[in-house]
This record gives sequence, structure tokens and C-alpha cells, in this order.
Amino acid sequence: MSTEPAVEPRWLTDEEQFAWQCYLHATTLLEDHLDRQLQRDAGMPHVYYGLLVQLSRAPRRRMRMTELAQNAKITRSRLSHAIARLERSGWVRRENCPSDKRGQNAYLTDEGMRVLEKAAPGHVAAVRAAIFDRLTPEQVGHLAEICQVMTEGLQPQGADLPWLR
Amino acid sequence: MSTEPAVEPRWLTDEEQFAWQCYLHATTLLEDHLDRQLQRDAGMPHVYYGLLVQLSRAPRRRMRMTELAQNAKITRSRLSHAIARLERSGWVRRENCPSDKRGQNAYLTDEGMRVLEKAAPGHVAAVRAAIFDRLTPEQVGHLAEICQVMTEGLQPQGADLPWLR
DNA sequence: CGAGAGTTATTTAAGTTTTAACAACGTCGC
DNA sequence: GCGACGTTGTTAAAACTTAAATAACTCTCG
Repeated sequence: MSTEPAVEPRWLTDEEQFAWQCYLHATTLLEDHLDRQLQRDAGMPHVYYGLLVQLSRAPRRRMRMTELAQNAKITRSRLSHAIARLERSGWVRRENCPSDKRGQNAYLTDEGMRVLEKAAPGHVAAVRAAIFDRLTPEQVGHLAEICQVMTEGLQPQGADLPWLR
Repeated sequence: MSTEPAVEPRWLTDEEQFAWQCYLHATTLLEDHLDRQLQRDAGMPHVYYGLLVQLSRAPRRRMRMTELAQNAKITRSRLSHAIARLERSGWVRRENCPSDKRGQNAYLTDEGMRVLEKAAPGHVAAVRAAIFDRLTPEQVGHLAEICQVMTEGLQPQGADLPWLR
């Protein structure tokens, strides 16, 4: 019955532990900060803002639910709830997909577009203030590289997120 | 009434936009991944696991609620709920603080310690697999630097998070 | 065609987080 | 002492997320 991990796990080195601590602090603080900023200035959390951004960039400002969920890296269930809320706010609406009777398109209303345009400058300013105005161009490059490497290692296998293969 | 932002906001450059995209993808995927891993292997989300880790490292495995909330970067309210849940699981318990009658200490039970020790190897392995086994030592250094810079810029002013000064 | 299998999106219920308000205690100054 | 003010931790309600189940539709293949 040697189901146990036969070997002592490789713990993190001091450098790695330190980096991990820094990472956790920075990412949670930033996410909190952006959530508060957007909640205050645009009346929605960061994830919801991201949905509006996606829609605003899509052709005809509309997108299939599943595609939107994939781009935003959230489950379809979560997206359903989110779109329902955004619909209540009048910023997004749904329509049946012409080509697939199961499908739905979410589209950004004019009002949603206005809200987005109004919120964007403040959001960009917050992102700048937190990151890009504080990092050198080299560091920005490093950050992108590091995040790319991380993303490669995170092909989700989970129940509802088998995306990115 | 020139309340409007007088100038066109400085949008992100292409490099910055790319880095930001990478950052958002990587961080959300990683957090999702760790949440699932811990939920599956230890029956709790990442934040709760972090609380147990904090407690395990504290003297006598106990800590004041506010200090714990600060270290974990969460609000006291959120911590109250979290500890209530962990208490229901039998992994943490509360006790009155002897020196301050308002205060509470949370402490890690023996059972909580066992759960933590059982979950730790898998968690470290997941973190390794996602990050440290994929990055060069230089990149780990860069990551730590970048996150430190970000953290400096995020001194929260918000209602319940005026922490880190 | 038509059964079986997979896809799309939603719903329900349970769990978590946020927000605002609150009770209880401590501290400082007078 | 005592009153104003700050701190500690909790709570109620609303908002949000997750997990599991489901309805409706499409696709594949015999």
C-alpha cells in the first residue's frame, strides 16, 4: 500500500519562497485595488469590466457566450450570472444566435459603451499608477515573458475549463 | 465646471497592453488552478489554506484576528467568516485574548495542523509546476523585483485595508 | 433516418465575499 | 472618573461565485 509520496517533496528555496510571497502580496493587492477603483468609478467589479471590454472589441460589439467566457477565463455558469446582472444594469443584452439555436450572443448596448468609455481613463490610470509607470521597459518585458511561461504551464483540465487545450 | 479630465488619458503602449494581457491571463489561471487543487486535495480554497499557513508559523500557532487579516491581506469581516468556517471544520478554534478583552486569538488545532501537513506537499508541487520549475533563477529574481515595485505602489487607503501604511 | 453522444447555456442551491452597521472594549485628555 | 474617539471583532443583508443538474439543441455514425 505504498500510496504515499515516496520522496520528500522539494520545498521552495529561500529565493523562491521570497518571490512567491511577493507575488501573492502584489497580485492580491492589485486585484483588490482595481476592484475597488472600478466599483467606485464604474459600479462594477474588475471581471465585469473585462467583459465589457471584450464585447467592445468584438465585431458588432457582440460575442457568443462560450467564446466570451473563454476569453475572460471564467466558467459559463459564472458568465450567465454576470451577463444577467449587466443586463439588469442595461449595459449588455442577449440575442439568439441565428446559426445555432442553442446559442446566445451577448452584445454591448450604447449605454454600456458609454459607461465603458467613461470608466476607461480612470482604469488605465490606475493600472499605470500601479504597474507601468513604476517599471522600466525591461521589467515590462520580463513581466510579459514570465507570465507567458506561467500561462503555458496552466492548461486547465478542470470540469468546465478545458480551454486553451 | 471643468471637472473633466483636461487631457487625453495616456493609454497603454502595445508592449504594455501585451504585458497586461499576459499578466491577467497568467494570474487568473494560476489562482483558479491553485483553488481547484486545494479544494480537491485539502477541502478548502487557497485563501483559507493561507490562513492555516500563517497560523502554523505563529508562536504557539495562534494569532490575533486583526494581525492575521493584515498578513493575509483580507478584511476583518472576511476573516471572521473564514475562521467561522474553519472552526466548523475543526481546524481552527478561537479563544479570548487575555490582554485585551475585545480581542480574539485564532489558533490552529492539531487536526488543522495535520490537514496542513498533508496538503502542503501537493500545494508546493503545484506552485513549482506552475512557476518555479518553469522559470530561470534570473526570472525568479525579476519576478520578485517586479512584485516588490508593484506592492510599493499599492498602499491601500480603503476603508478597511489601511494596512502596510 | 434516428439513437447516442457531445455542446450550449441556464438554473438551483450552497458557499464565499463585500458592505455597512454595530456592540464592546480601550485610550486619551481633561 | 468620564466623555469623546479609536480599535476589535462580529453580524445581517446583498452581491458574487461555484458545483451540480438540466433543458434544448447539434453532430456523428450505423
